[in-house]
Formats: sequence, structure tokens, C-alpha cells
Amino acid sequence: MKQPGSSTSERMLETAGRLFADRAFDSVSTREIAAAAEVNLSAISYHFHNKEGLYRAVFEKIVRDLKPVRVSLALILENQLAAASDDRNAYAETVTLFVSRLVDSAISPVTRWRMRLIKREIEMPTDCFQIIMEGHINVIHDLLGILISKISGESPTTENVRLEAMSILAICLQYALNEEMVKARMGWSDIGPIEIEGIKISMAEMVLRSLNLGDYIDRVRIE
Amino acid sequence: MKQPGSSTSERMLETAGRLFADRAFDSVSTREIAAAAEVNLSAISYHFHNKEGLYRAVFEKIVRDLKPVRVSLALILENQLAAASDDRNAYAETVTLFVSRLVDSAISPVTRWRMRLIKREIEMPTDCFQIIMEGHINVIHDLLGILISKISGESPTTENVRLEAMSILAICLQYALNEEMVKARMGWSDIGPIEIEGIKISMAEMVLRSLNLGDYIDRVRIE
DNA sequence: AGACCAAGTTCAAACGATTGACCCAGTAAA
DNA sequence: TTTACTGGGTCAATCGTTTGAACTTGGTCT
Repeated sequence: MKQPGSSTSERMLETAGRLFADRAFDSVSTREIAAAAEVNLSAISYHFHNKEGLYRAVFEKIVRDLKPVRVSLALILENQLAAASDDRNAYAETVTLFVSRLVDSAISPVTRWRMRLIKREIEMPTDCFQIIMEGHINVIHDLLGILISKISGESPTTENVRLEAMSILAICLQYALNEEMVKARMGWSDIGPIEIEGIKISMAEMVLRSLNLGDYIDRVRIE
Repeated sequence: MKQPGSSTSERMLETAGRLFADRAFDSVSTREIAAAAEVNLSAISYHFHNKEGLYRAVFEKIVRDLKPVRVSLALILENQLAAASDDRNAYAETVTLFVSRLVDSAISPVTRWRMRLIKREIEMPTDCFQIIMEGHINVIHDLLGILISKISGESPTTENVRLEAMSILAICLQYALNEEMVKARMGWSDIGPIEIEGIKISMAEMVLRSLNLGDYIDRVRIE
């Protein structure tokens, strides 16, 4: 049934996005999208010129939708910079919060399909690769780089810092993407709030240790 | 040009595998596979019944091809168990070797397309999900779990150990999958032997620190 | 040796179905 | 009148699969 209050094009973007997140571009037909969005087939060419235009619009919308995530992460870092610059306990808290938010952005039911679509674009790039890199990934990777460089003392432009940032990004985002594998290997039937809590704790501890902040694990609580 | 000495079906499996690694199942047409393998279109139905049968056969072959990887990783662990069980320096060496081999299996030009195909199946499971999990992933994940439990003292069945194993798996395999992102963010035009060396060092250091073996980093050399 | 045959394999051609795109007349609200 | 659609129909292109003939091979019979 049609969602009241949502315009045709908004409904199309949401529906198409979910479908594209589940299956590849070529595997989702325009007719299926139109039917799922309860929209006429012609609406695709009317609003987005063609199927590729719709696909691109989905990504542009995702970048807009995820702005709160970027802002939230940037704010965490900003607050850190305002604090004492040598307080390693404060660093640990910042890292924990950062990781928690990152995992949330990847695994929360609200944003999960968006992150899966993003990850697919990264692994099998199309024309939208640049949109998602410039609009979202670059920002987060840079923020992580700055955080790591603050803690380790190395320059954020160092190859090592950039690689570490990429690794942390990878482990925080993996649960959104390897959903079936995680469920199969952990014996979970679903990744609900309880499982997410466990993931966050394990994740934060690992990242803290990998940043030589392992001593502060017990002093920090996950929220 | 046709490879001499390779049978039709072998050539089809290799060619189809590479194509399926680059693009989704539906995006690769049977005609394209046949043309690339320099094989008649009907050879698909003749040898593998249909397109899905070919796809499944590719995964079954991958599992067989990757047996040396599993054996190699198992041997590393076996040698560790034979060594002094409380020598943390030996642990560090084992972990370093393990990570090095794992990264190799993911990023080496020989196996890279296979790992990309595996990862795609994990992220967007089809009927072949079970084949690759039972044939390859479960083994490696279990081995990692055993290694972690040895080092941390926790039981390998602990949720925390299994999550940590999954995370280490994720960061070691990411470079095979996020190839374009890695190149874009690191400013590399290609992931060659030099870049792989850098990745391995950064990777091993991170994993060592996350396992509380950070003190032994400088005593261990990557090979 | 040469003729023959059956199984294994490859071939070109065609099948029906589905695809994305396009067209245009119609409608309802602003 | 303009904007935002709906509905139906057509189009060429491409899809996975099937068909039946042609070829290759190794063994058997004369």
C-alpha cells in the first residue's frame, strides 16, 4: 500500500534503493521497481530519464540521507580536539564513541540497506562510485585518519595511518555486509539489538587495542 | 587464443569464474562466457546443464583450488601447537605468518578473483553460499578462532573470540575486495608487490596489537 | 588396411520470453 | 495552462535454453 505523504519520486527512490541493495543492477527490472513502488512504468523515464538515472539518484539521495552520520562523527572528533590533547583516557572514550556510531551507521535497520548498496558499489564500481566516495567515504576515512594520527602522533598523510583507517572502516562496516556469514558463523537467527550490543563491545575493544589504548578498555563504557 | 592443454570445461570454468568475479550473475550472459572461453554456446548446457550449473561448478572448483591455502594455514597452527605453549614471542611469529598468508590468499593475482567471487557470494548469497562456507570459510574461521583462544586463554567457542576472528578475517580480506577504494584512497594506480608488502606490515602490526602482542612487533619480521 | 559404427563433443540456428526505452492519449490537481 | 503523473501499447535487442545436424574419436568387423 502506498505510503501517504510520500511523493511518487521519493517512493521510487526508497523502493528502488532497497531492491538494488538486495540484487545487482541488471537483476532488478524497471517493471519490478515500478510495481514495488506502486508507480507506473513511465514514471521512471519521467522523473529520472532512464534506469541508470534512477540508480544515480538513489546514490545521491543516500549521500544526503547519511549527512547526519558524517556530522555526528565529525562532532565527536571536534569535541576531542577541544579536550586535553594528551589525555589518553579521553582518546579511548572518543574512539569508543566513534566506533559505536560507525557500527550503528552500518548495521542499524534504518541505514543497513544503504550501507550494503554503498559497499556493493565499492566492490563492483559503476558510474556511481565517485558519488559515494566523494560524498561519504572520503569524509569518514579522513576523519578516522585524523583521529588515528592524533593518538599515534604520526602524520595523517602517512601510508600506515591511512591503511589503519581503512582497516578500522572495514571491520566496523563488515557486519552490515556479511550479514548471512555472521549469522551462520555466530549461530544467530537475526542481528537484533542484543547482538549489535555484543558486536559494538567486541569491536570497540579490538580497535582500542589496535591503537595501543588497550589499558583503557575497562574505564570506558559503550553507549 | 585457446590455451593448449586445457580442456573445454576447464577453460569454461576459469573464464566464467573471472567474469562472475567482475560482474553479477545476471550481468554476465551465457553468450559472453562462451565467446570469452572460445567455446560454443551449447557447451554450457552440455557440460553443466545450465548457467546455474556452471556457476555452481565454478565454486566447487574454487574450493578445490584453495585447498593449499587451508592446508598452509592449518600447518602454521600445527607448528605453533608443537612449540612452547607460553612463548608469546612464538605466538607473535605465528600470528604474523598467519596474517601474511591470509592476505596473500586474498590479494595475490593468482587467487584474487576467486576471493572476490567468494566475498560476493557472502554478501549476496545464492545457492552457492553453503558450498563456499562449508568448503572454505568455516575452516579458516575456525583456525583463527583456535589461534586467538590460544593467545587470549578464552575458549574458542566464546562469542567474543568468534567475533574477533571474524574481524581479523574481514580486515585481511578487504584488500581483495575493495580494490578500487584502496587505490582511490591510497593514491595507488595498482596493487603490486610493493603495495602488498606495505599492506602486510600494517596488517600484521594491527592484528598483533589487537591480540595484545604489540610488544613483539619489532621482534618479528614479515616474510 | 579399409569400412563401419556409436559415443562424445561441437556447431549454427532458432525458440519463446523478458528486457529497457519510447510513444502518446488521458487525467487530476494546482 | 502547466505539472505530475497513469495506462496501454510497441519496439528492437538480448536473454537462457533447445534443437538437430556435423564433426571427432576410438574401437570393431570384414
